[in-house]
Amino acid sequence: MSEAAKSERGEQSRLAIAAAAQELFLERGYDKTTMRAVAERAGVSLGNAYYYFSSKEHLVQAFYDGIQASHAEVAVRRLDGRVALGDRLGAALIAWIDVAEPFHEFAAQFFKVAADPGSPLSPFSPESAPARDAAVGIHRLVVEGSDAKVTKDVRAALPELLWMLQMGIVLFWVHDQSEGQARTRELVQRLVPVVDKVVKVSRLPGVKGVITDLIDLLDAMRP
Amino acid sequence: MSEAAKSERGEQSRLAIAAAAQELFLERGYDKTTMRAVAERAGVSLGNAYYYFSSKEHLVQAFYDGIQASHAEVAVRRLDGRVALGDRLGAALIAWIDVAEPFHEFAAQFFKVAADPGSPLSPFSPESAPARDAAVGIHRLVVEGSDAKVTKDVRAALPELLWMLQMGIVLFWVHDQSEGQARTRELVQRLVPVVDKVVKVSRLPGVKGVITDLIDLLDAMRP
DNA sequence: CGCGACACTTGAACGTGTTCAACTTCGATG
DNA sequence: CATCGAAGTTGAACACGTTCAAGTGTCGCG
Repeated sequence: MSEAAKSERGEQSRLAIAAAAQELFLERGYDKTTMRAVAERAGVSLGNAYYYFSSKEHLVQAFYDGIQASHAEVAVRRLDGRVALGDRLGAALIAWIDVAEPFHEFAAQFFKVAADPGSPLSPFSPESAPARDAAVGIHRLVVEGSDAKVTKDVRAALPELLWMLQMGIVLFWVHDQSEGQARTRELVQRLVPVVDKVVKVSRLPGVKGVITDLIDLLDAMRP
Repeated sequence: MSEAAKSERGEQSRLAIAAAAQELFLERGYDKTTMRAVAERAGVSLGNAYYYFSSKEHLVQAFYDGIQASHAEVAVRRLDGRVALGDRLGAALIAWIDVAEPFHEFAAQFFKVAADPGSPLSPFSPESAPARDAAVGIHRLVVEGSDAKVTKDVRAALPELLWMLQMGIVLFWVHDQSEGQARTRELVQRLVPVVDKVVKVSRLPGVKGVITDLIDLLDAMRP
């Protein structure tokens, strides 16, 4: 009757395995979490874990999605009442850092997994398309809810550009060993006004051409 | 007598292992090259390979350095006679793609290793500082040999900014499955004029402030 | 020559992610 | 009810990166 319930038993196993994996990742980090330990905590056999998740990497996807969902929720809440683009962007980026903070330590460990072009966790992989679209969507919210005066094409391209900016910030964040990722927070605080200025300046006669070139480039290079 | 010759036999083993590894990486890629196969081709035991290279990752470092050196050489040669900044930047970037092309297939495989923040191969690691400095140095050459009219602070910051741009291009390149990395080449061809325009525009009244902000930010966030 | 120190070398052993052929459940169908 | 097939489950087995205690060669010094 319900659309996605293949079987009662099956879904329970899948959930138990995913839950066990997330617990262990938090407790020990990615590298020290073995598939055998995941299977044992989930109360299933080793082979069974592979029946539901075709690799250890796939077990991380749930985490990925979880952070994504939390970020969306927190960001939307914090966006409320803000109208300046810089304000909104800063709120969204800081929201991500807040949401991701508990996972910073072991995030570094599976960052390498995400960086593998062949991995399903790569932000550019087909499997990650939904998560990527959702992330871009947050920035679309940031842009569309703002009072920034920009041309239509800039407004259309900005969400994706901001998502790329966020990828860069994540890269910085992964390498940031400061307490509470203070340095990344400082980076965001200082970077946001610059973005704001760039957007403001984007309509200037000499600048407009550069911006449209860049947007055309982005469109042309999209796969 | 000579400074670095600990022993004849030892150095021969080290070289044999490094050579065998590079051959096998080229033949089969990183993942399919086993330490056992490396040891066998080098004519040493498995344990011996670990006596000289403490991990499989360390065997890649030689490749890294080799590409770096070749790039520097080729880039310097192609830079000769070019004066326009865009020209020079394009030449340097295309030189890198040319040099790296033979390794594209398996470069993707150890890109994940380089992306690991804890790995010595990470472009941000202390161990990579020499390679990083050399890479920035190429872009310093690009900038300083050009006739671009820019303020002193921009000229000083530009090499590092261009290096970051190159890191982005490498990221694109790694994911680029087109023949001969044609798409990355197109990206470079189209991106370079945009960079040129940005630099030209950087002295405009409304833009200058944004640029100095960005440079200050870069300085403040450097570790 | 004898001997100790040290660079070098070895392969067995460990723990890991992953695969697979065999087994068990269980609901639907005749 | 009996049977069949698909979904679910199992643990042994494999190949790999890595470690390590034990061995071998070699050089210098007494």
